[in-house]
Parts: sequence; C-alpha cells; structure tokens
Amino acid sequence: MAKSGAQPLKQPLQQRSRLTVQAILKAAIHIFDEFGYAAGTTARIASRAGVSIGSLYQYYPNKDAILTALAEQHLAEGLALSVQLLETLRASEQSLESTLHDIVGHMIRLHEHNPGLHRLLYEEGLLPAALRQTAKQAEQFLIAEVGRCLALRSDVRQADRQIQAYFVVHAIEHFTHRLVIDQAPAEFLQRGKGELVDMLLCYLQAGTTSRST
Amino acid sequence: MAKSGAQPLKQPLQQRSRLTVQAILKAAIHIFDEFGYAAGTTARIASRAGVSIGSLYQYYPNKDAILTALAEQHLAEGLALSVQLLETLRASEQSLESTLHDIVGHMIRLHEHNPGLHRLLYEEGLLPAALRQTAKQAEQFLIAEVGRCLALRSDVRQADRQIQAYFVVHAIEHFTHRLVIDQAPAEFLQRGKGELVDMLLCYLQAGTTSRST
DNA sequence: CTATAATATGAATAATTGTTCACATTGTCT
DNA sequence: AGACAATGTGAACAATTATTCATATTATAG
Repeated sequence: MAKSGAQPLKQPLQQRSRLTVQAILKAAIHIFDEFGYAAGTTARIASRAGVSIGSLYQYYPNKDAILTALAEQHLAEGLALSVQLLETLRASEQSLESTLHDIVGHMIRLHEHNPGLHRLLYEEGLLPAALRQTAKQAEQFLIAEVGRCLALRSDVRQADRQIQAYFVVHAIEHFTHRLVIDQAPAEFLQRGKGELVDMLLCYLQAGTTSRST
Repeated sequence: MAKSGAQPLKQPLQQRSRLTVQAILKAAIHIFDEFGYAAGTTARIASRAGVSIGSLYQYYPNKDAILTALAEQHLAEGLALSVQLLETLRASEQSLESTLHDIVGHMIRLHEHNPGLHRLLYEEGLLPAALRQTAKQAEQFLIAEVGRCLALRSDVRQADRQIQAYFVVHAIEHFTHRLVIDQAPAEFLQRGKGELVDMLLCYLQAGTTSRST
C-alpha cells in the first residue's frame, strides 16, 4: 500500500472525460463499499462505471490512487461538517443536549451511505501514510477545538479538556459508525442516538468523580 | 474470503508435527500483526516459522484457515475472560468503580500484545461468515449478561438494560482498543484508562436525563 | 533392522489481478 | 473538410502469490 499519486494523471479537459472520471469515482464508491478493497478490483470498478479498464488508468495511475481520492473527498466533507458543527457547539444559545443531538444526527447522516466504504477508510490500514497523517492532524485539530468549546460552556463540568474532548470525539465517531454499521432496525438506531446523547451529557455534566490510579 | 476448513487438514500426531503447527500459528500472529493480511503471505509465515511452505499447507488448507484459527483462538480467550469478568461484575462486594477498573485493565492487557492482529480480526471484513456470526452471538450473549448484572446492582441507575449494556460493552471494547492502537505514551494510556472508568461511572450512575425523540 | 507411516521440502504450477500500449474513436479548431 | 489533440478501448503482459505434488527425510512398530 501507500504508493503515490493521489491525483488523476491526466487532467480531464472535455466534458466527456469529466463524466468518465465522475463515473469511475462513483462506481468505486459502490464497489469498495460492497466488495471491500482487495476484492474491489479495478476491472469491476471500470465495468460498473461503464468504461474500459484503460480509461480508468488514464486518470488514475493505480488502484491506490482511486481509494486515496475517495478518502480525500471524505476527509474534506468530514472536516467541513466538523467546522460547521463546532460553531453550534461554541454558541451557547442552544442547550448542550440539543446541540449534541444535532451533532450526532449529522454524523450519522454522513455515514449512513456506503458504510462499508467508510469502514475501509477508517479501519483498514490502507491509506498512504501521508494521508493518514493528515487525517490524524485533522482529528487532533478537532479535538483541540472541541476542548476549547467545552471550556467556554458553563453547562459543562470542569475537567482536563484534552482528554475530555478525546473521549467525546471518539465516542461520537465510534458509536455513530457502529449504529450505522450494525444495520440495526431503525427503531434501535433512534434509541441508540438518544442514548449516545445521554451518555455524553452524563459524562460532560456529572460532578467530578474520584480518580484512583 | 470466507472459504472453508478452519481446522488443520491433517491432525498432527507426533511431537514433531505438533511443534510445527505451533510454530506456524505463532509466526502467523507476528506476520499478520506486522504486515496485515494481504501482505502477510504464506511464504513469509512459513519462513518465519522456520518450516517450508509445503509443511504449512499440510496442516492448513489455505491462508484463510490460518487466520480463522487465530480468530477462533482469540474468540475463545475473549469469551473466557468475559465470563470471568462477569463474575466480578455480578458480585457486589467490590465497588462499581474498582470493578470497572479491573475490567478495563484486563481488556487492555488482552489487546496490548499484537494490536495489529486484533485490529485485523475486529475491523477488517476478513473472517468467514460463520465465525463472524459466532462472534456476534458471543457478543450478544455478553451484552445480555452484562444487562442482567447491571440490573442486580443497587449502585447502577435504573434504565433500559439492553441498550445500557450495549453502550457499556462497546465503550469498553472500543476505547481499550483505541488506547492500545493509538500507541500513546504510557502516561496517556493511564489517564485514558481512568477516564474511561469515569465515563462509564457517570453513565451508569447519573440520574436519568431527559429523552427527546 | 526393515518396512511402513508420518512428516518435511521447495521448485513448479495455477490463478488472480494490476497495469500497459498500440490502435480506434470522438471532439475541437481553422 | 482536414488536421491534430483528447479520449476511449481491451487484449496482452507482468507480477505477485496461493497452492500442489513428486520426492526426501525422519520416526515408529514388528
């Protein structure tokens, strides 16, 4: 893994080729989502996209580059969403509970399409080191920001902001993924959503408990 | 993926061959841990085990079977540990806090060796469907039992036991993995351990919060 | 000690799949 | 229309790696 060239080799200039690239990416999403990375062959992707295998290699130097492109796309979306959600967390107008509800709702919406692909991107060690590092930096930035937001709110208990934010971010990330991946009935998903909010509320608002080491 | 035959083809009868099988499994643990599944080739495994590739195929019909054997082994260990820990949760002699500390500590210990392999087993979709189902059943059993234990304890707030146990089990599973995988400095791991316990305590003991849907 | 079964070997084979490239088609510009 | 560039094609190629099997070695039994 982790070869190189994340960007399309040849820049598509005409409308025709732009459609081809789009079709390839869209097909790749579905193929990787359904078959995973190893079994999601370039032949299958090209076939589903309705283009020849040669066309695929005209725009992506290798299979990795396709996954990388998808990862970059998802990372950008995630980051944009995070920035937006940070705003709602920073502003203390809404109650913490309803803010958390919003956040959890948005995160679930982000992942409920193509959960298989997202599992790939997050969990399997497939991304090139550079991108993994970028993602990690983005996460650290997010955690730091969340920590700052929490510090500002009067309805959040005093605590070590760094670790508090680490737990909040990871709990949201994990359980939203989990609830989507588990493919539980919609009713369970609803309850799980509420329970996640409750858990976070407890964690953020409860009086500080003892700490033995 | 998900071919068949999880068990060694030929039963090793002599001491010699039993050692060979052991060596293969032990090598496979390290190789998969270090290289992942795709790059963890049978040749590498055999080489590290100090046996020929032919010997490997004498006891395992294919590569999948080796991973499956490791997964079964880990599943059994995990189940045994879970049963043991359920006892400490059921008995109300210890405080909830110190019980959770024990549980978290044991879970971390279970995963701190070969975290790469465990990530494979849990996260990548590599296991045959049958084994995945077994694992899921084991998890559901565990959740049900945890729910029962929580219901018995007077120091745990009233709630929907099913979903409460779901969150507890997954939170423990996820964060212990996370803390190990993130390879954070030992000091962060220590703090994270304590924080996880605190979070669970908040969640299990806080007065019921509102529930909007 | 010999015969027979168990085990070990690793070069050869089979299968899969990523990738290339010589050629065909389509678009654009004058 | 003609010319040149952009794009599309897919059979052929290359590389990797799982798997087999004929043969050699080692253990056990009679």
